[in-house]
Amino acid sequence: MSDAVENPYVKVMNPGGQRGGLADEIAAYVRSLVLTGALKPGHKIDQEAIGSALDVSRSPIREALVVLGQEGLLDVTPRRGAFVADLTREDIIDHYELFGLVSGRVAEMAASVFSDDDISELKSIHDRFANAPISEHSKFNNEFHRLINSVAPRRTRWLLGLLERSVPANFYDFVQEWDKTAVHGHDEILEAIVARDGTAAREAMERHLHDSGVAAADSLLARGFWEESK
Amino acid sequence: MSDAVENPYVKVMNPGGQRGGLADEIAAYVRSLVLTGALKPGHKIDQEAIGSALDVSRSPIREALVVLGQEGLLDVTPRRGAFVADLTREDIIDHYELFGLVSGRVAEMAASVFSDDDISELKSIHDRFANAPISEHSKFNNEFHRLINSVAPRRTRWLLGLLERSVPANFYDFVQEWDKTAVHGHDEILEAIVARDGTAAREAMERHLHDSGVAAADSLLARGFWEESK
DNA sequence: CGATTTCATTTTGTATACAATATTTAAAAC
DNA sequence: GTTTTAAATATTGTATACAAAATGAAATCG
Repeated sequence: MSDAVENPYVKVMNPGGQRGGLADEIAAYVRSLVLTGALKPGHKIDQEAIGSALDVSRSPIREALVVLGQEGLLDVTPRRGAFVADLTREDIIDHYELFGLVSGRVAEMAASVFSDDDISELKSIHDRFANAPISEHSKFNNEFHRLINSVAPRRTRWLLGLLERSVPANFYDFVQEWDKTAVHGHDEILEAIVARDGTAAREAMERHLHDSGVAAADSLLARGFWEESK
Repeated sequence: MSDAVENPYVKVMNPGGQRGGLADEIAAYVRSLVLTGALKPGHKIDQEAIGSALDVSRSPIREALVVLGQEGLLDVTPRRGAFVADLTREDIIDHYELFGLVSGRVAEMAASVFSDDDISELKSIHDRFANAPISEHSKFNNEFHRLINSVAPRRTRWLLGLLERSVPANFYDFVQEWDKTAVHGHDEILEAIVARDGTAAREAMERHLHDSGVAAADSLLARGFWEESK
């Protein structure tokens, strides 16, 4: 049966992989559909369609939808099902503002807690980041932030993970000159940490995350997230 | 069969109520078991036992466990099941520190955004809070914070809800003099907002949430959360 | 015609079934 | 007596089944 063509969820699930933890895979998949604009705000999530597209039953699907509901990407209403949350630009900006608030606090800690070795590793990552081809930017970007965030206490790391997951990433293809902006942002953060200036590190991180928020919103816009669905 | 006696999950579920949204109810219930110290860190969640105690099947139970996993109250490992997260005192303190960071930011906004009507309502709530019997403290405490938080943008409110849910509340029975401390904390916040001093409001809110964190950790301690389970 | 009710269809929520994996228990080897 | 191995048991993850509720379409009434 070729209903797959009309089905926005089509994908081959975990080809040849082990069975188990399907829910996480499904959550990751639907999350990416939302964050790339394939599913727009208000779109009703069709459990049956996901099931036949991914060839899984509704049990792990429902667990995945619960996860995305908790992340605020879906509105899950008892007896009515799950819908893509109608995230506005303000929501995205706000989200990144919070992200910045927490990350800024951590950057401030890093500035006073980092060892000299940490600092030179951060420098090294940043160097590679600044020179790498765009295809590898995302990787070094992650390394940069991960190293800084490693000084955060456990619960803070948990929150950072949550805030990171539930929001668009990879702006590079959609936001003009984002690589330049990102490198500049990291530059300022690095400098502040090198100078052991906690306040400057916090402020630089907040600015960087604010910029990221604008980029994230722009990328959603560019991906048609806010366009009518026909 | 009276396995109910050995079963830490026993409860009558939704007596005479409507069927639907069971998962949320179960999540709330297990959450309260964790946060009141009935289930200690490392405790393996027994889906079967919950099922027979609440007389529900494993489907909504599993969805509930996913929710609590997302909140960080349970460690949910594929194929091994769900365990009560081994939250440490540091985690609780850290959590409230984050709570304070976000709440502080919102209090700062409130100080500049509140109308005169808002301020007199806040005063009124605080008055009733300060004079109410302890049994009603929790109610007025919520009203106080809810009014302040109402100025926050949507995503921030979402995060505040998450941070509020996944942590112990109602310290009054377990923490000596907490009512006094709470009233004093609210006093300072109110004063700062009345004075339209955003910075002071933020700082007062951060102090208040810091104190709440200590109280939360103390209440978990008093409830035996960190005692050996025999 | 437009609104409202009734009936058919779809979709959800929960329960149950069953295969796959973990865990525990018992036996065997060292 | 301790460690390994092997069988038995319990528990998880996913699929399927079915009743209850929501949605949509036809029919009825104003």
